[in-house]
Amino acid sequence: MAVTLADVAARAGVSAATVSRVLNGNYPVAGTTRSRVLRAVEELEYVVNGPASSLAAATSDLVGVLVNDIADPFFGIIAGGVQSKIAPVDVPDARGRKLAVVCTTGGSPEQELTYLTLLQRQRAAAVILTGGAVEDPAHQVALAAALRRIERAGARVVLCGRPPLDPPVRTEGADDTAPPTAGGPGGAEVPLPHPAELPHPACLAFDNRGGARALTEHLISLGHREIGYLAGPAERTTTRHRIEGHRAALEAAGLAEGIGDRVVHGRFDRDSGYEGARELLRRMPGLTAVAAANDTVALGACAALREVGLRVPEDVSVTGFDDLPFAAEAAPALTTVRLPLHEAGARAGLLALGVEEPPPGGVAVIDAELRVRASTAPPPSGPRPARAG
Amino acid sequence: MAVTLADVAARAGVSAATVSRVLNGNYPVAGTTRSRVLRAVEELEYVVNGPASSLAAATSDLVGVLVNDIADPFFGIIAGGVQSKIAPVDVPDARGRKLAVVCTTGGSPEQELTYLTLLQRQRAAAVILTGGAVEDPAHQVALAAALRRIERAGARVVLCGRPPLDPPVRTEGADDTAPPTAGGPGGAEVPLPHPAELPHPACLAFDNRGGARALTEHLISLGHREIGYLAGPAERTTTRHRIEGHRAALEAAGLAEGIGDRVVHGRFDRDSGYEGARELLRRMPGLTAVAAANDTVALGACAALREVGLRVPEDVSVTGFDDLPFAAEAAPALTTVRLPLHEAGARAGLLALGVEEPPPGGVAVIDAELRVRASTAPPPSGPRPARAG
DNA sequence: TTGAAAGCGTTACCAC
DNA sequence: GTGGTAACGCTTTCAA
Repeated sequence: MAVTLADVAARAGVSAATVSRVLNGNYPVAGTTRSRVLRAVEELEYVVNGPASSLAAATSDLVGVLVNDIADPFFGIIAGGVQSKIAPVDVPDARGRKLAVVCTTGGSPEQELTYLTLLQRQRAAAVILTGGAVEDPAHQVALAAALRRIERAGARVVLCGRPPLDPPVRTEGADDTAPPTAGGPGGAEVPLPHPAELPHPACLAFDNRGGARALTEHLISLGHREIGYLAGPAERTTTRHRIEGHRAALEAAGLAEGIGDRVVHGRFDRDSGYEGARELLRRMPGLTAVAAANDTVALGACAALREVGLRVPEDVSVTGFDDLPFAAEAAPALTTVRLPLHEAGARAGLLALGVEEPPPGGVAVIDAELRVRASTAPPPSGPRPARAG
Repeated sequence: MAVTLADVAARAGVSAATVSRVLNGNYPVAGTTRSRVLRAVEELEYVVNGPASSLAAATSDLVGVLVNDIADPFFGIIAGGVQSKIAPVDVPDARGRKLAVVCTTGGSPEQELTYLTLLQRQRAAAVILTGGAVEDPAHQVALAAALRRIERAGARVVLCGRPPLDPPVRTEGADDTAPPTAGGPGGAEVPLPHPAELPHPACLAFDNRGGARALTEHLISLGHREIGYLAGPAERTTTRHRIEGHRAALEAAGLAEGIGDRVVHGRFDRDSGYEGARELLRRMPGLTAVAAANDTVALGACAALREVGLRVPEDVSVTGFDDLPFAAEAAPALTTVRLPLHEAGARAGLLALGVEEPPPGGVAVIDAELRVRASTAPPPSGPRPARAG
């Protein structure tokens, strides 16, 4: 079998308790004893049994990171930011380093809940939930419950790039004192927790509304009037908030009429951008600008535009969200809202460690910064030039 | 305290052993007992204590995945492939699902070793090492030792997108029977393990040589003669193998003379590509094509070329490695070698689970498939057009 | 098919 | 400062 604490203790001529103290550095130990123990550790190539210490100490070195898709740089960058804090490279040995358990949910509520249970089972020290949330009320209730359980189990919970937990929705006419309920799909009634029962995870939210508004205002300020919007999946907060910002900009400019026809829903990927742009071209003969739900979608849109012989941004201006490092190359003229993904992840890591205090009120809104990558052109005068395709 | 097995057992009116058997499904349990236990689990919201079961069972549900940088889609895609197999979404409950511990080493040998120790400490069920290896002999020895330890501790080891462990280097004139040694930096002698002592991890290697060769042959077949190469960091296997393939193609065409001046080393990132391309432009007045160590580097090169007024691929053809989804948008004419990153990751996941048998001989070479994204142009006749910059 | 009980390797409390 | 020793919660033999 593997070398144990007792083996090390025997070799060093001390008790197991002493070895534990040396290794954890929590208690004072005499210098000479200490070095004797460390030598024994070296000689025996002793490696602590993590599960055993987690069992005894009732906590682990694991931090769960829930992401939609780890292959998407949006989440990869956040995960990298988290790791930079929970496992800093400059610490001498492995002491105090936490490990990141990355969980790909694919945006599925069920997977999200499953992973939360698995992380609770591991007695994870913290759980970080990233990216937009699904807006299904039943799931929000289930999620709140799961987070409450995992918090009670001693884990810190951090939301990163994700809005705060919704306050419970009250059904109209509900008794003020009874726990409110929400109509689930098919009319099933779902009990909602009282606000006081909601967990209060630290939350780092992105300013999706403000960013989307800035993006569209920028297009309007250039003179664009026929602006299409490529939105994400309908049931996600990220999607809704970005659309709201987009609409607010249009409304302020008196351009919101008929906006429904100029918004196309899809997924957060390139293919969606491609298909969506083709759909917009079909619907909008006068299209001069496209705002996309994120950079990846914007890239797909660029491809569709190029394919029919339109140029970006001379014929159609394209804007995106996220500021992924690749988007800059893909469309040099892309106007982008920059989300500080790495820094948000890093801060989430500090919150997960308990090193940084939660923001006042529990929620910090992280500004989305408008970055104009290159000159974006004003709309061409007259109707869109007829091209091949 | 939290709910324990004993609580569930009490509630269900059975023994702890029975509850354990129901939960693990390893032993036959009477149907009625079984449902009684499951009901108790539900009612008490019981969640298994992972560390406790890991301690008792001497294994955990953790799979370590070592990557250079999780923010790089190259590694993100591989990690996604791993997860698709170790935590398939279609299993009913959480049974048998493993968690991926993603460790960002930043390419540092020390970090690599540190993480291996941390994963051994967690009693990880498996460890997957991804991406090119550092070629420092001392580190190879240390790595081999660490892998041997972790294998002895019961973990499976899988190399993914990474060459097999080097056989020990023999110093010239070394005694045939004594353990060979290698001269470390500064002349320090590092003991090398005998071949028999080397661990034999399952290995999924990429055909970096073949891919790079195909890439350069493609450029040559188009008529290019002045081909620059943007290489990765000097001390990595990936870099060396890709350069070897590049050189082989040049030699076969009689173009290898003076190749040293046409290879620029850098990192595997965009900035390196940008700087490297500028350096190539300086050194090679007749440059008509650039082969890059990977897609990200190629993107940087495109930016540098555009900046001085050159067009891709009309003035300079650019090729890349990896086939990242973004590269297609960034340089529509980029010629790329496709590495099946997701599939390699998935297969690594199966090997990590022990579900799939290691390839015969331990090593499977995964073909790098040349994919020409769009027509790449032949070299312009005459010297490079003089442009701004 | 089920139960009792002996570990698994640490931690942390209590003495000394 | 150090040692002894109960937990910690589960798995797994061994009996029944």
